[in-house]
Amino acid sequence: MPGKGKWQNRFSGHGRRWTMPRETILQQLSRTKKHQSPKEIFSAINKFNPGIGLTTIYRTLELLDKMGVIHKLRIGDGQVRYELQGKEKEDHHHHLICTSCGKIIDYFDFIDEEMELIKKTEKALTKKHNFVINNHNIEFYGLCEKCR
Amino acid sequence: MPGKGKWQNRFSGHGRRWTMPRETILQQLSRTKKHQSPKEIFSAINKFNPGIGLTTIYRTLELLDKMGVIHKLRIGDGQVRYELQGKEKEDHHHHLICTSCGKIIDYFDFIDEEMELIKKTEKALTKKHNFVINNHNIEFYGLCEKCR
DNA sequence: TTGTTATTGAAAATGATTATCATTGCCAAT
DNA sequence: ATTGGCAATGATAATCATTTTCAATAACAA
Repeated sequence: MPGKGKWQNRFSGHGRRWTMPRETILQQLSRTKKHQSPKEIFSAINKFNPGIGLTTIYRTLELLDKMGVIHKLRIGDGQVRYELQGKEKEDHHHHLICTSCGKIIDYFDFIDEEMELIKKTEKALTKKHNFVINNHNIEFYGLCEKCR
Repeated sequence: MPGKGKWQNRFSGHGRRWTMPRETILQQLSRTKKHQSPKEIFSAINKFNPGIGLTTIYRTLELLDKMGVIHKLRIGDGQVRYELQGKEKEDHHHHLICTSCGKIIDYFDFIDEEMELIKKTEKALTKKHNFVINNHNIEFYGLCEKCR
């Protein structure tokens, strides 16, 4: 059964609760592939559900990030942004960011080769520095067509 | 002649001026390999040179970043941080960040292999999306020994 | 030496994120 | 089905990094 229950089970049995605001926020995150900021998510939700506060958005996003459901992006435009963390290998991607206008492009190229390098690096770093590595992030910065 | 004139020439002839605050800020950046925030730089300088304002620190760091002299880091601890941009290949590194305590480890491993992948990716992205790529960034997130 | 104008610093403004706290409502145990 | 404990919520205020403003200063070319 897809749809409603898709996320619900990840909230049960850990002292966490499945609530309407959380469902609404996850719905909004699913609605687009764009990288949404807390304020943007708030505005979108607020139009049809004015009961949900900005504070809750912040808290929920932080929680979802910790749970690994979403991914936090710090692109440096003054706001944190989030995107759903895909489960499939095909969802794995990184970002190409225009330092002038802030435009973000998701790219999916070279993921296989990347994974190889990443795995090797992770392994070495884990051993060398006694870290548990949970995530990685690759970004390219430059100027887009328009800002060139 | 190394030392004082090391940076000065990068400021002449572009409508830019070589000033005491700028020299002092560059000295402070050179003093350590750590990733310093504007406030930290301000505090350090303020002890022996109380004349330089925090605003100037911000402005100068932004300028130096644009000039490519320093590199801006957004590790997500609430402050932007900067490190000197090394010229040598041996200076090229990335970061391993503890999501709990904010500790940052510079790592220099697998740079050759990384460069190969990066170059290939850059080339493809440049062509595909019509970008001019100036920089890239790789980060690993995890938990350090103490925060595990 | 001087005029132009980039740079500076103090203070105020901005804007994102976080803390507080009284209230609400989820849900496991009954 | 009810209920008690406590996670979650939302409004507000507080915090804190960064930016803007603007008058004063100083670098540097002529």
